[in-house]
Amino acid sequence: MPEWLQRSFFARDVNAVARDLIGAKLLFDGAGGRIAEVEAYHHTEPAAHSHNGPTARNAVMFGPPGHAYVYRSYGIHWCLNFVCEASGSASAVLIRALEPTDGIAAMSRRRGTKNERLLCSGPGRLCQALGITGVHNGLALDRRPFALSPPPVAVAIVIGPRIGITKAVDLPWRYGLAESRFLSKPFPPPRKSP
DNA sequence: TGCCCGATTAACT
DNA sequence: GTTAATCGGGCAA
Repeated sequence: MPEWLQRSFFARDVNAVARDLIGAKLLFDGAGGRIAEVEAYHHTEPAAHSHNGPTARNAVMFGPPGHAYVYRSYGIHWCLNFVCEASGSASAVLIRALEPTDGIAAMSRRRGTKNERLLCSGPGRLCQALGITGVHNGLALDRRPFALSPPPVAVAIVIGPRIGITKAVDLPWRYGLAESRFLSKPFPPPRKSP
């Protein structure tokens, strides 16, 4: 795996980056936790915002890897992505859940709840807890206010289909920390072939 | 220009 | 289980 905190980490296949992010620590202004759930998106599949080409909203996805793509979801929430691969590949990893470890008081205040399980379990909740909004769209991930550090130990990973989409629903591009209480939804149990 | 829908969440019944 | 909140993109006219 390429060195952490270097842009080369993100300049790889978006699914490889997504898998390697599970268990890593993400902090924003000192608040955050272990990444527990992510999804990969690529312009070649129709669920991606970049599928129909660049617009004002998704421009960052078409830029260089190692930057934050932040967009508004349902007109209400913000969602955080990490741009991957090469400039123009328009691929990104959606950060869907964290296990809170740092700055829990600040995150609880921004979220308006003390329930730790609901602080960062879901892409909208996570951005609200960390204080991430559209003004942070395009920021580099290798300097403040972002801080990423690698998983301290190898982690068990579960894989399944992505959530909340209607296109390309069968691609198993969702990655989670096995057994975590902080997943936004459980992963479906493995199935034997019929 | 107008209309529909979405990488969501919380507050309902 | 259902629904409202709310805005940018895509597409039809």
